[in-house]
Amino acid sequence: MSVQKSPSATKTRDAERSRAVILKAASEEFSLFGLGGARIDRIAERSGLNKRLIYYYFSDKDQLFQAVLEAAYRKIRESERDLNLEALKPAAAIRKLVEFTWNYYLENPDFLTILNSANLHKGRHIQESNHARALNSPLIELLGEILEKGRISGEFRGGIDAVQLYISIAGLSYFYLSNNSTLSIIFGKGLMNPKAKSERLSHMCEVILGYVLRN
Amino acid sequence: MSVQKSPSATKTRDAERSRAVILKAASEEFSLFGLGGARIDRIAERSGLNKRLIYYYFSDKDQLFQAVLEAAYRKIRESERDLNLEALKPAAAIRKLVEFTWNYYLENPDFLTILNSANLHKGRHIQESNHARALNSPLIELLGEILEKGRISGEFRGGIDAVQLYISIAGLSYFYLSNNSTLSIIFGKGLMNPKAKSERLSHMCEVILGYVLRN
DNA sequence: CCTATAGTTCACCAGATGGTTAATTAATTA
DNA sequence: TAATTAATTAACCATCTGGTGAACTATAGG
Repeated sequence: MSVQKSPSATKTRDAERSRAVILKAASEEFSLFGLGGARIDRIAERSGLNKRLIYYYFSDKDQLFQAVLEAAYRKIRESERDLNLEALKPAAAIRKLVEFTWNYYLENPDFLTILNSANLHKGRHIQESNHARALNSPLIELLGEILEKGRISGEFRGGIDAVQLYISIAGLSYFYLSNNSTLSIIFGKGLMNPKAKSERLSHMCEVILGYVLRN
Repeated sequence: MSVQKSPSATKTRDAERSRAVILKAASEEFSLFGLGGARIDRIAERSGLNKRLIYYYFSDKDQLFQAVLEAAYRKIRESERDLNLEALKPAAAIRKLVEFTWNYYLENPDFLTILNSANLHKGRHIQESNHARALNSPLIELLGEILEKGRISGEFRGGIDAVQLYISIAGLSYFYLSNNSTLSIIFGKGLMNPKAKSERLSHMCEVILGYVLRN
């Protein structure tokens, strides 16, 4: 029977740890340079592990990217699951979803750039990932229920499509953050300072709630 | 004195034509593979011109990308200029802006991917382009005037920031189209068929007008 | 303690890649 | 028409890149 080592005893070899370290380094590299601009040698350096290990665990660059993408999806889906919107009143739930989306993107900028790369490649990495494809956002059903509850109570207007609304909520944050560099330059002002960020969040809440609420 | 040739007389050599052909080929290539994934040799093939010419006219890959970006901005700004929103009533003007944005992105998918690449590189190509930086959207001032007109007439709510609204209008279309591949897969339905597209446009108009209109 | 194997390292490679040198030819000007 | 200049081409190159073969070693199980 295998003896459980004390958690602090650091092994010199550990497959899971190496996989995770590579995945993290790859995520940074892909996020920084895109799929085409990312360099395997740099991922190796970044991780402090031998390049050969990357191929040992992930076969090739595309499958490595796919693994990074899967991990990114898994992570956001987990965060979404912890949201507990069902406990809130409809309007509060929608507001919380807007805030969550904004904060998640803000705290995980890599997610945005990696998703951009995935889309540049026509989503073929998700398409080929049985795992990621199954990671259909459970939020959509929940959002549908929230919209229905709000409609019945008379707070919300009727006929709102959950997918459309979800995409709109995501899009309002996504575009602002993903295109922040060019927008800041074109508009000649820093869109990432604290004041600008808080104004953006207020604005988005007003837009989404202004739309959803019957009044 | 130089004699003006008849326009139909195709010269074997023509600097401006070559520049334009290269720019177009480069735009396609960058749009398809991103800055890092784009290949100079492929741009040469695509254009049917010798690779050396690319360096002759554009010095290096980054400056070529910069030129592509400048051209893309110039083009959308020209289209915006032709919009003539000032002639319309406030609500109609806002709706037209939403529709224009949607249609422009739809008809110029390269614009989205090139802008994504520009942002991946922290906007340094725009930053370094005196030309593109000066291409500040004239739409912002106009949008501000429209909002003010609507507020005075009582149609619109007050306190709407033109930049925020512009970013929101752009974001709603941009995210849907730029991330269309992954969204279509995740939601398990074609987001680009005619019905889906028309539903998206309706939804966006409802969101924006629902927010802007006092009611 | 020995053995099998999973994990790791090192040295290497063929082809691709951005970029250049220098010659060549079409168009323009005098 | 000759000379000058601008546009174009072909061949080339150093370096980089994704990927691999094979040797080596820490660890777990017997």
